[in-house]
Amino acid sequence: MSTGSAASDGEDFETLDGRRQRTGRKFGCYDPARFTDEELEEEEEEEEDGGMKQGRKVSKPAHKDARQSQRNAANARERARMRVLSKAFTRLKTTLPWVPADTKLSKLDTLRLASSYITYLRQLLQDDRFENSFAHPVSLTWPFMMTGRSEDTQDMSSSVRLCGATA
DNA sequence: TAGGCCATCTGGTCCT
DNA sequence: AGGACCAGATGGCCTA
Repeated sequence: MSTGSAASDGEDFETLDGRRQRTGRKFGCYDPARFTDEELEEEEEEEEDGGMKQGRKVSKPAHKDARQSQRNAANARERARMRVLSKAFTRLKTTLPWVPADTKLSKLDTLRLASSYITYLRQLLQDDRFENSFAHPVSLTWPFMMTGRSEDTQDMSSSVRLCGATA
């Protein structure tokens, strides 16, 4: 079993709180740090072939392969999706003032801080409105459109689509 | 060592 | 049909 043994050759990446986390370890069935989908399928075939002795012809159901590769693809998409989510949390964390870059912050803490920061900003805007008669330069509309770095727009493309659909 | 946090897998549901 | 999203389960890493 590969679980827990792929520390050196795994795909390491930084988590929200700065820890190093390895990818792939669940259920001892799939370790993306070690296997591509093709390699996984090869290994599965070897396992199955091992159980079929003396040239006995056993027709492996083709739909099982298709099903498995679909599952692998879905897993990869899910990993990518969660990675985008983690990136967004990281960006949100760096946006927060009074939070040093090397601060360990859980996702929940990040959300809470962001929420309270928004409350603080809203308060600031309200106070500002009373003190100045002119309109505040910041105007927000819904859905929010992401502009700026290409990486951001790439990550947020689906969200923007979703916002457009729901709004 | 227990508890918190996280990434990943998985199956279900919804949407395009 | 296929992809996105979601929630539950699971196990690894880290810290008090």
